[in-house]
Amino acid sequence: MLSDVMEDYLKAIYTLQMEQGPPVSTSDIAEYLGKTPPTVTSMVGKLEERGLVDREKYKGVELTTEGETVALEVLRHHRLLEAYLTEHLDYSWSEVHDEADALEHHISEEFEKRVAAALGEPEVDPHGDPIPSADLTPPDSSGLSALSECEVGDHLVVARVSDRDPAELEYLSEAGVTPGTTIEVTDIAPFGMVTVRVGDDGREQSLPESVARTIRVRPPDEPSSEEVSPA
Amino acid sequence: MLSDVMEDYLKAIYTLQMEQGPPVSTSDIAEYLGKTPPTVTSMVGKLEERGLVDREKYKGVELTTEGETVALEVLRHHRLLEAYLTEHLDYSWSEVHDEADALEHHISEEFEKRVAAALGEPEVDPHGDPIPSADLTPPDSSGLSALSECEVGDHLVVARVSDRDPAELEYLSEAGVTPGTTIEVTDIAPFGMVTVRVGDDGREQSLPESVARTIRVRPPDEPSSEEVSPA
DNA sequence: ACCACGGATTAGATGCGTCTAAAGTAAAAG
DNA sequence: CTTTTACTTTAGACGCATCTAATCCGTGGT
Repeated sequence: MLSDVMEDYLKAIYTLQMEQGPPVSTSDIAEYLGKTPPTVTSMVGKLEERGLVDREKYKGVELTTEGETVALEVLRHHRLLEAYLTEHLDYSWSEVHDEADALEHHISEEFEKRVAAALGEPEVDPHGDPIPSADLTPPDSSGLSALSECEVGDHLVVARVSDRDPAELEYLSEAGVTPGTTIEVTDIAPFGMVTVRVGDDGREQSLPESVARTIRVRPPDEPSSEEVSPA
Repeated sequence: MLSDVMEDYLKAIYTLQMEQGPPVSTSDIAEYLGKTPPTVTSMVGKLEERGLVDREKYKGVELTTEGETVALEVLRHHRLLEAYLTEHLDYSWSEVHDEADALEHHISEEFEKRVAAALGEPEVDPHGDPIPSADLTPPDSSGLSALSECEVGDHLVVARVSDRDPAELEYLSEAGVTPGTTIEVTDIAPFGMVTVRVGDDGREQSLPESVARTIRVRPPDEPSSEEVSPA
């Protein structure tokens, strides 16, 4: 029996591990969750007692296999909910995150199953984030790079965007930068600003480095298995 | 900012007030929620401080207008969820209660609005319980009587059944006793057992008094405004 | 090597929701 | 009118998640 809060910590640690690799620092977790560092230290201690994380004092923390499984379960709930709200309840791309955060801890396995079925067992959510499979094996998101690492002239397909900031999502949606869209990098300013030509209508759009860093892209074409359609 | 737990207490008090009228006793609340009486006393004190209930020590408790509004909001969530799960996620009649209990505290106003829209602003849930309207005015369920109070020969339409016990619901569903069904009382045993002829197929079904007491019925026909269809 | 500084941990407190055990009260029964 | 009984409340404790204030590493600069 894990509390909602513990699930949130595990999800946070998982996400931070994906972004920066383990070990994850106390203050990064605190920052991510909006808690103070002592609070995190105390919570991490409890997670360690339960065998959900490995920890080295003053160093950092890393999920155990068991902890990762819990994180993936929560993430599966979260992303299925995002997909369901978008597809069946007419939510827009940028509205779903908070609702999914609130609900993810409270749905039953039965609910999870029925939502997944209603959606046709999807593999990505509306932001392009992979939905962990029902058996909770870690999804593989290799083959993607950050838009901020690309070069002028690159032709790319948007694969994932961060779902954390609704305002940013609103902006990207407006700009047409959505999972599945093809873009071309037309300019990179010295301070990291990336300019891209978007999709078919040839619009140009400049994105600050902070945003470009959160956008994952893949090479275009080479007939791949799944295709993502924008909201 | 009310906690989930406080919402549960208000919902419980509302329900008990509907069943037995105010005031509601500490031990009834404790029984209903599966808590100990001291726990209830303590919680009721906090609700009183916030102006959600009126209380007379050693007597009992009653919702204020404000407390009733909160209870109706939670009940609206609960019953909309029950209806949605039944209609759109293929849940059966008897499965929805626990899921709705878990989710009712965590959905946003936006979610409530969209679910209500997806259902076409329904007025009753699958068990026949009235769904409070969006403006949270108390629903009126006069004109209904308990099946246990009826007499041999009465022709009746099932209006509501209790949603609390899945096993009982399973049994009633099996028996064909669902909201909207027409029944005729054919026998009443001295210890309260009621026998009814159900619907068109003329099956006879005996119901213990404890069950008959939770079934609400109304007179048939007289062309009424809304009609309820069984799950 | 030393020391200073940034980040991490311990110490100690708070509010919530819960419990058990003990004390109190009200109403029915004698 | 007194006593019993059933129910309610007070007292005191606990675990969780959180905070602030104080202390404690460990590492990079001199």
